[in-house]
Amino acid sequence: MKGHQVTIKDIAKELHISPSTVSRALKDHPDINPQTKKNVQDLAKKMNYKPNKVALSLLQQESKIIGVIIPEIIHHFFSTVISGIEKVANDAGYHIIICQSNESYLKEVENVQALLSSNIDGFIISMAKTTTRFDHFKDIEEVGVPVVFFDRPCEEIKADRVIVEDYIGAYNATMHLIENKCKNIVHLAGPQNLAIGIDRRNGFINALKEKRYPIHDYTIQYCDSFNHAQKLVPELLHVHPEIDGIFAVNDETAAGSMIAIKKLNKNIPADIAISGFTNSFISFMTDPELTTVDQKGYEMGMSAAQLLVNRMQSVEDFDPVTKVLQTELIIRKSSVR
Amino acid sequence: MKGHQVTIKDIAKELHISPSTVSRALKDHPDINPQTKKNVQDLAKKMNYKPNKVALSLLQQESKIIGVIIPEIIHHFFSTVISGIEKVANDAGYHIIICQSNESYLKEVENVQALLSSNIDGFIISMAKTTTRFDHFKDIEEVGVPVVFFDRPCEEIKADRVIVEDYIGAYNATMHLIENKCKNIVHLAGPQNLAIGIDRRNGFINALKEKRYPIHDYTIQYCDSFNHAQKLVPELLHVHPEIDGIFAVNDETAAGSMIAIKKLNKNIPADIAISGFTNSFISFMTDPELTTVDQKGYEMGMSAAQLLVNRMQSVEDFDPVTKVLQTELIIRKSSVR
DNA sequence: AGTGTTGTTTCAAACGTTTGCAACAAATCG
DNA sequence: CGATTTGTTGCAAACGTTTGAAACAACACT
Repeated sequence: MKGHQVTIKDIAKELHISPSTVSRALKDHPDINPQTKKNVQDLAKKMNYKPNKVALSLLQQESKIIGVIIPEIIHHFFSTVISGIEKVANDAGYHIIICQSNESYLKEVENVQALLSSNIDGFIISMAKTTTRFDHFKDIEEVGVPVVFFDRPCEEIKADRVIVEDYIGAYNATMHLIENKCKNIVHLAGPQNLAIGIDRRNGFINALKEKRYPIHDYTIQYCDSFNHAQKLVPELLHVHPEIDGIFAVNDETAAGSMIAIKKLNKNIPADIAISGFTNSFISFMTDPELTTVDQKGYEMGMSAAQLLVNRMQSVEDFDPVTKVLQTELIIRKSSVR
Repeated sequence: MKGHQVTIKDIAKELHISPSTVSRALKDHPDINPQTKKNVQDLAKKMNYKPNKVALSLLQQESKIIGVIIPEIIHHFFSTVISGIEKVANDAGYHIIICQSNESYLKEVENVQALLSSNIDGFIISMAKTTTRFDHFKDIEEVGVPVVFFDRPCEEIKADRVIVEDYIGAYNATMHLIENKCKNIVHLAGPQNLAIGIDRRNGFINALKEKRYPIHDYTIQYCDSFNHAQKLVPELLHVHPEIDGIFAVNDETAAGSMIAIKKLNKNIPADIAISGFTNSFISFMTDPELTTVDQKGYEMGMSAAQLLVNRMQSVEDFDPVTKVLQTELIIRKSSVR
């Protein structure tokens, strides 16, 4: 079925010279007779020769490929990050190979192993929600392939990372809701084994504490998806109609809440003010448009790739770097009253 | 910087046996002494040995990798397709490597070349909007690597493809608008060098013709992005306030239109009814929720991967297959009055 | 003793490429 | 004329793995 890629050997045979001469001729090596060079180069073009990257990778122990492992590509945030990674990686002569963990620990391990045995030059990783053991990352460390974590770093591994000011972002969003006269705000929080979950929750809580707002047993709800929010929010509002503000851990959850709230014929922002987190595409599709915290996906991708490129191209072993990006509160109509 | 992956040679040296014995021992070959086998397997586990896929790929001329080239990963439709591809590909023992063309012909060519020289076992491709020359696809054909096109096939290449009933989908959506008493519908159309652009446009036009609706010079507008729609729709409505229906080539464009229309204080669907195409995530984020044509992204990905796997695993050369998926009109509030 | 069988291991080639070194011819020098 | 230099090419090893064939020892059978 599969045909035959033209190789250096084919060219050599055709011209009755050795493969080494062909190789050198193609690289314009000064040792080669100009006429031979021309013959080789012409024939190579004519036969549509393409150097075999696999052979090169085996020989030179580098593949010019970066492995990217993310939870789910369908989330706009992650695809934005990938665009940022690709920009910087391509400019530096690298290609990327993207794997999804689908938020599954097992799939994440499998991906790491597969990439490790493919001579990948470096990793860019954002951990799955369900990952609580880290042997697979230790394996990477052991082999000595550089890793950069973004957004959801693994705390147990000494590696470069790019994160955003989650705490401050959450704090600012909460303060903004308070300034807009919310008296009873709940937080739809992310998983607490991830730093982003913890930090956003803490930013929220500390803003409330600073303003001496009471924290009830229902103030924190663990809910971080569109569907879950659609289900949970009506139940919550039924029991606690006094709620007048929601800070959601991400935009999907905020959007799910908005739809549920509008179905209850409550007005946003008049009855309930809402803020999300991420500033993804959907934050200006909703009606009213969603106040949110810009998570700088594209910059994050670029920074991660830049850190990795630096790491891959440097000889000595320098200490891990953590790059913290500033968030930005994007105020739209869902919270202003 | 980069350390050393454990190889078969390392194990061989350690146990004072030859690499071939190690190789066979690891594969449980019957020729090998059980004791030797155990020694090898134990040591391999202890040393955390992982077979080098690059060496295997070079030797066996197959990589178990599928190259996927899509226009833009940030579009929900494409990430949905990728999820479908990954599901089927992984189940069949393949990994995927994803490249974006960013709708650029040059980047598409570059991606094809890069993947071709990486011993990719097969391609899954959706063409860039700007691609009008097809030599790079011819190159793939020449080498004999199987290709499956999806959504935006290349008409010049004999290859498997998965598409949806674009014509019928567009026809049905238009009929639906007509049934909902639209008298003057415009179509925000996609590029006419892609079949999807042509087919959706034709489905729209033929529905109008069938109902003897007049087709004005402004009835077809070439506009297929969120931003462009936000800019174009107000201008259009200013000149032609009689417009009372919009059929957009995709959901992003429909969403952009909706936002623009609401800014003009017109009501959707009462003043203007709207249908999109794709049934992406955003179609139920908008307010009112968006009527659309389900483009079956996940199924499309699964079908494409399945066709490719069949092609890769079959020995003989059978004729290209075109799989046509049925669309489904999803009626939501943006069009019902 | 010679032949055959069985069990176990190693050798060598192959995949496509690069590269230090050796090889050889021709030209130049003293 | 012999020695050295210069220009050009080829050899062989290397990257990590697999695999047909060869090698070898131990043993059984005639």
